[in-house]
Amino acid sequence: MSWNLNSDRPIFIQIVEHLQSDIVSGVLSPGARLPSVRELAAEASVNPNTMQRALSELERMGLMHTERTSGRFITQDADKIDRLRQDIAASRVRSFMLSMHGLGFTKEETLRLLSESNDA
Amino acid sequence: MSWNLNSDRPIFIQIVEHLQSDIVSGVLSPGARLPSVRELAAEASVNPNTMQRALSELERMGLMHTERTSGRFITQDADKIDRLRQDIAASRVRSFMLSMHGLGFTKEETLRLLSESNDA
DNA sequence: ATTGTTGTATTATCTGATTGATACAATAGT
DNA sequence: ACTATTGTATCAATCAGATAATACAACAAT
Repeated sequence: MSWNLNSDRPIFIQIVEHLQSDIVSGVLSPGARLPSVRELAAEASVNPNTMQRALSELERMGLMHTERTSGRFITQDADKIDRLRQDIAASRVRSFMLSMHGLGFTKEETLRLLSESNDA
Repeated sequence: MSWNLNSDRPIFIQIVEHLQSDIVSGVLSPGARLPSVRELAAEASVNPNTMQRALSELERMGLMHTERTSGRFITQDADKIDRLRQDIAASRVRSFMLSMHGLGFTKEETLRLLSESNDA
């Protein structure tokens, strides 16, 4: 994984988003075991406390759970994961549209810009 | 103006973006005089220092300039404004596409989601 | 010349995020 | 039983952003 964290926004939030993406996009499979807090922290070059905070947040959302000393595991609830995927997407689409509207672009203009854009 | 600032990201950055939007979308016309730092700060419910910082940033970008004691004025350089509008749009489109790609949405799927979305 | 409004600068303080260091608790594996 | 690895908790220190309270400088308007 490349974590690509910057200082624009709280690190732990960026980590939450990053892991959310990996989960809903299938990079992290349902039921998969995560590396330990310490490993993840080292990998992302952040303090273990920061990683822990992000993981707790994801756990609070029901996206993963802890098996006391065996480690952390992604939820197996595929529905929940897909619901989250749709929710995040919808929210990003909405905020993107609002933001473009704020720049004075109509929906049609925005669509055109997007269809002309290079593939990611 | 409704400023709609949240604590997710540094306030002064949100103010910069907000004013950028108002400039490129024409809410603030080229050559227009801005309210004073103090007024703007009161309007946005932030500390004058915070507003000042945002304004300095916009000035550094050449989007506005100071007339010592008469106030601040939006640039009259329409080309510069339009270039900025295109740049911001392109950058938002790109980061939106990347973000959707990260969720596992293809360009086509993203376009469909977008065309189905409610108008802003 | 005086006054009021403008932008600007300074200093201290507060808060939240992050780091760093460390300790403890639980249990799988041996 | 012992050991290593897991998650978790705690405390202090640091840093950036924001607030607060002033003070100063420049000049237009009167």
